[in-house]
Amino acid sequence: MTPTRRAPLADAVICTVDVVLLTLHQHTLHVVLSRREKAPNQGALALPGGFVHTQEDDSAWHAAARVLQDKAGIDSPYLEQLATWSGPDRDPRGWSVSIVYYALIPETLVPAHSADVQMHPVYALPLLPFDHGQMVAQAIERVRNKSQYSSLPVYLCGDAFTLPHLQTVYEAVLGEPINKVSFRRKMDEMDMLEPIEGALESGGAHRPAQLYRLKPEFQRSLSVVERGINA
Amino acid sequence: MTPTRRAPLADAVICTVDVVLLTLHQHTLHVVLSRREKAPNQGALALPGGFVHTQEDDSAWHAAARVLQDKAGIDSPYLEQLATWSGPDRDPRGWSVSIVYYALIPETLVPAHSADVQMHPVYALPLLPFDHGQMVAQAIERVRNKSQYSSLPVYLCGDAFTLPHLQTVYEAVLGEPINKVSFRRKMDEMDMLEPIEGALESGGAHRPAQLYRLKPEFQRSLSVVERGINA
DNA sequence: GGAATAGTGTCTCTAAGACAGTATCTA
DNA sequence: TAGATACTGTCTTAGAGACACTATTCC
Repeated sequence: MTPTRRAPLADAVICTVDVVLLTLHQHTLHVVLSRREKAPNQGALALPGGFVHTQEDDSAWHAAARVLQDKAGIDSPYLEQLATWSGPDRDPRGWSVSIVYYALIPETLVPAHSADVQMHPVYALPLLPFDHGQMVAQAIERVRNKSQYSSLPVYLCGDAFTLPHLQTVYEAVLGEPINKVSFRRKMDEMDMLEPIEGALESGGAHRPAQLYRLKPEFQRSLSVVERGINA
Repeated sequence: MTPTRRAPLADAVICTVDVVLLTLHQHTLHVVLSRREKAPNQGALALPGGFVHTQEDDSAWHAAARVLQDKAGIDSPYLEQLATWSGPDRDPRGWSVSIVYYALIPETLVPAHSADVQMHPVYALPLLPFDHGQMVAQAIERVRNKSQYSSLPVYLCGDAFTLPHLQTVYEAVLGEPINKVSFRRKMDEMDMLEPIEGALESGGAHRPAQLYRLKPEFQRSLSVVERGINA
């Protein structure tokens, strides 16, 4: 063998995280985009993301939580890994890896619309840089799948909500109407809600609805049922 | 601000792939482990894995396929990303990322038992280095979930198999017996199998079973049903 | 009281599970 | 023919959907 300089331990790889931050606005799923401060694609709307900081981040999850805090001022109660994108061409700076997370938050927590942070409906997105379009599509798919058999959509609601409202949230996520009786049977089976004693949501010329909240044990974990909500 | 040397584009991160290679042996899920050739944990049995090679790999998926070929001589028809593990402490060499894939192959394709490549039952594994134990556990969970409503387990069978055999494969993966009539109804609904004309599996003192094969369009993609196999 | 939505009781219908029957092989 | 397993027909049962009824509010 020809003597060569010892190769480095590993090839240099650019390691970033991106976050698909989802919320519900006007009965439609929206994704929160932020304007890129640096090249490449400086000035473009994109998923909030950034480099992993090896000095401060304990994991990619922590990096994603930090990015969410820095770019949108949000401390999301639900932040789950989606998948990892990688390859030599996705970022012009070189062979790169992006570990992608997704988060769900109620509309009330979304920062006010500005030039730098905007909410866009997921089915009418501007053209996104890198492979961010794929990431959003896969996040939607994951959320729709999980919503079929879990309490995931409650993260799109605030602290107190009514069953009719929660049903519209599920319907918006799943994209189809749900039978009212079946829906209530499922919520009962999930056993994750408790009525807020004496709290009703009035406001219309009709019977007011009972307000519910998540049982404490489900604040940051999902309730799951074996057979999904058959929508 | 004090003048400092310009930080590099990104902090150095070690980027590897690992593969959870699963197969069925004696009606039990087994994972194929290979002996580590290099430090750290040199000589230990671990998931086959290695660095991403930025010069030759087009993506982490390609790196995983290459690792599978190099360490076990296998070209798996199904190789899917599981998740990514990361952090400063999981590898003593520094802040590291491992993009983990899982693959399913029939027992006939597993390399012969040797000192360097071994098959171990997933519920009685040796202590694995790094966070490989977590990776295997999560792969099992993923496979069991997907098997409830898809054709995933057929990747554990060879090219031709009988329905009774396929049912035992599903039962081994799911860990519970399945109703025979329901199972056949589901296989029919999945519409992924075709009988091999005139090919029967004889061998016992009883009626021989029809041999089936995957329809070509499902050779490398899954068939999925809405409502799972209710085991 | 009328209109509107919340919440519930109950029937129908679909699909999963149980069970028993027929089919086809070896010894 | 006996015994074993493959395959199928059909009844039972669990659970999702449809529908209608009652409840409670504002006007």
